[in-house]
This record gives sequence, C-alpha cells and structure tokens, in this order.
Amino acid sequence: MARGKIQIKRIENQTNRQVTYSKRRNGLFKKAHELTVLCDAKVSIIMISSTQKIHEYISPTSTTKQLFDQYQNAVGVDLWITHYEKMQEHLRKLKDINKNLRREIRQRMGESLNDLNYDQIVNLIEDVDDSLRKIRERKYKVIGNQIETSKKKLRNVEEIHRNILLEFDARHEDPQYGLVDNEGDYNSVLGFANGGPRIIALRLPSNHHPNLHSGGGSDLTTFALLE
Amino acid sequence: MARGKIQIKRIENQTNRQVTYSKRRNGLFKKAHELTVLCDAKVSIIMISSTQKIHEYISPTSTTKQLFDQYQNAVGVDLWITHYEKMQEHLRKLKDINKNLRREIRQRMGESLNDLNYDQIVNLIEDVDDSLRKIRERKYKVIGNQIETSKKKLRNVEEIHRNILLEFDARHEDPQYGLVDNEGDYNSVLGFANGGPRIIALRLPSNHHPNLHSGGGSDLTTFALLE
DNA sequence: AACTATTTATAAGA
DNA sequence: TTCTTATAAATAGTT
Repeated sequence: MARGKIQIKRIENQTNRQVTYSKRRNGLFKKAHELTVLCDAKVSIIMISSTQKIHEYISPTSTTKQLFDQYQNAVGVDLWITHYEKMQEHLRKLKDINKNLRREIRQRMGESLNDLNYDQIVNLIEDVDDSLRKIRERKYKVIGNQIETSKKKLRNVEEIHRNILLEFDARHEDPQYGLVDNEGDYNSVLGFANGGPRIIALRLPSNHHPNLHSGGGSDLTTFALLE
Repeated sequence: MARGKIQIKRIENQTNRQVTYSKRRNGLFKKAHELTVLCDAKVSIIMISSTQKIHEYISPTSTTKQLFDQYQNAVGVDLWITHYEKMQEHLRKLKDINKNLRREIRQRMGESLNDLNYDQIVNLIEDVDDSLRKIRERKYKVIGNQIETSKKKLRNVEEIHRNILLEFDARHEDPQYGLVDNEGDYNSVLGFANGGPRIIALRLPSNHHPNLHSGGGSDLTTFALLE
C-alpha cells in the first residue's frame, strides 16, 4: 500500500514475509484498539505466525477467556457445552449399566438376593440351572474333542506297533538281519517329548481297538488318562 | 481518517458509533485476511459490539476451536481441555469394564464359552454350581419365612375360634342371650380383605395344632397352600 | 449505500 | 530492526 501496489498472495521471501507480518500485526492491533475505544466494543485477536509464534490482542476491558466464553455461549452452544454435557450423561448411563451388570452377576453368584421376591428367585434358579447345563454340555464337547484326538494318536500307535512286529518277524525269519537296538524316532511321530512311554512290542490282534476307548465309560476319567 | 481527523475516544452518538463499528469491523477483517494470506499466518478475531452483537473472523485454514486450543496450550491456561480428555479416558475405561462384565454374564449363562479352556470351564461349572446352591438356600429361607408367617396367622385363627366357642357355649348355658348373627369383624383381624374363608365354629381339642403344619412335609407344597 | 477529501497504513529502500 | 517516504488503502463526514 505504498511505493507500489502488491498482490494479496503469500509472500515467498521469508524475511520479507516476517517483516510484513510484524508491521501489519501492529497495524491490525492498532486498528483493533481504536475500534475498542471508539465503538465501546470488545475485541480478541489471536494470531499464529508461520513460525508458530503466538500474539494476541485483547480489549483492556476484558480477558481472552471471558470473551471466548461469551463467544461460545452465543455461537458454539452446540460445540462444546452440550458435547460436554452429553459426555456426562453418557458417563452416567454407563455407570448405571455397569451397576446393573454387577448386580446381575452378584445375583447369579448367589449374593444380594434380598432384592428378589420368591418368583424372581425361582426364575433365577431355573436360569442358572439351565446355564449350568449349557456349560456342562460345552465341557463334554471339549472332552469329546480331546478323546477324538487321543483316539487318532492311538490308531497311530497301533499302526506303528504293527509295523514293528512285521519288521521283527521278518528279521527272525531271515537271520541275515540283526535285531534293531532302539525304537527309532517314533516318539516324535507320536508327539512324545522326552522319551515317552516305553513301547513294548507285543503281538496284537490285527483289528484290535483298546478296550479303553470302545466302551461308553466315564468321559472325565478317560480324559484324565489321556491328557 | 478522512474529511477530518478524529480523536480516539468513545463516539457518543449512538448511530455514528454503530456505523463506525460496522465500517471499521470490515476494515479490520479485511486486514486480517490480507495478513493471513500474505504471511501464511492464522488469525482469529472475536468482537462483541456495545449492543452485544458478536462477529468473528477466522483464517480459512483453521477453526476457532483449533486456534483457541493452540492458544491455551501456549499460554498454559489449560482450562478444561484436560478435563475433557480425562472424561474420555474415563468413558473408555467404563466401556471396557462393561464389556468384561457382559462377557462374564454371558459365560455364566453358558454362552461365549469358546474363549475358555477346559480348566476354566471346570472352574466355571464349580462356581455356577455353588451359586445355584446359594440361591436355592435363599429360596428355602424365603419359604421358611412364609411358613413362619402363616403359622402365626393360624395361631391367630385358633385363638379366635376358641373365643367364639367359649362365647357360644356361654350363651347356650345362659339362654337369656340370643345367638349372634354374624362373625363380627374378625376378618380384618386376620387380614382377609373381602369376606375371606367362612369360619365354621367347630369345637377343637384345646391344644390342637393342625396336622398340616406340625410335621416336616414338603415346604414347597406347604407354601403353595398358604400363599 | 455511495462518494471523496483526507488521514492512515505500509512497501520498498536506506 | 527502525526510519523514511511515496503511494495505496481506509475511512469520516457528507449526500
């Protein structure tokens, strides 16, 4: 605005930009102050330079916070205050839900039953009883899975036994082979970590399945044996 | 600043002040915007006129809230931002707790059991079983209380019966009294609302207790009878 | 809301 | 940075 007109666009020269910022900032603050005095108004200016320096102007009659609060009241009613209140409401509801959930658990654990009348207790018993049934079912399913896995392992063992026996017989029938010294690395095949049970080569009936798993005995016991 | 210099002091003429406010406000905002563009700065201006009207300027690259947050950070006002963040943290924790409580309930109800291993299921069964036992105990206690209350009511009935019989006998022995027409207001004494069971005056053995409540029969049946 | 005489702000140079 | 100054821009008072 002097010594030549300028285009209103970013000043690329860094030093120049800095100088202009400083000069115009003073000009702006001066104008703001004049406005404050002349028109009995309140003005707040917050400026952040491209180098992240912060400057502010505030009318002598006010504070930045006061002005911002007024601004919020007028403009940002939906911006902060209500958001804040909504959060508190949300918080309150969550606490409430939490309380109820805890009480439900306590009641399902047989505590805090004084709040329940007879019918409610009867319903609760029915409910918990049913839950217990479901959980037991799950237990049996887990056991069942374990048994299946164990059966597979056992079939594997039998297969290996048969092979050992076959080899054993073959070598006896053909004396040119000596007896093998050890079991080979069958343990790793069976998933046994360190040595495992010693496998004794007994001749088993060809289609034999161990009695342990063919019957309908107690699942729990079976599981304990196989784990 | 034209057609004559002015003193920088409050303009007393209300209309004049209003006009000047409007003109200079525009000037200020224009300068602010030029500064924004020329110097790559961020500017926030909030103005409140003497008539409490609010106007604001904010650099296109920013929001008033953003700028105010930065201002707060720099100045250290730190008014409620942290409070807000603490609330959010609190909210997050509550939601988390909530989620866990719900899962616990679901598991106690026999759902979402896939997350549990065998030992955990066994523990859960033990726990729920124990809970069921506690709740049943509570049921029996409630039943017991009901029985106590009923016994008291019955003792009351017996007392009244005895009194009626005594009076009945007395009048028969002394014919100067006529028979009474009704039962009096014993119903209200017994807590029976409308009429209640018709009481038939039979002579009972003096210390008789009805068989129904002296024995150790099923509590549940007893309860059903008395409720 | 427009005009314009005048004041004020400021870009460029020192 | 600050000062200077020619010139652009803002605006007080008027219409």
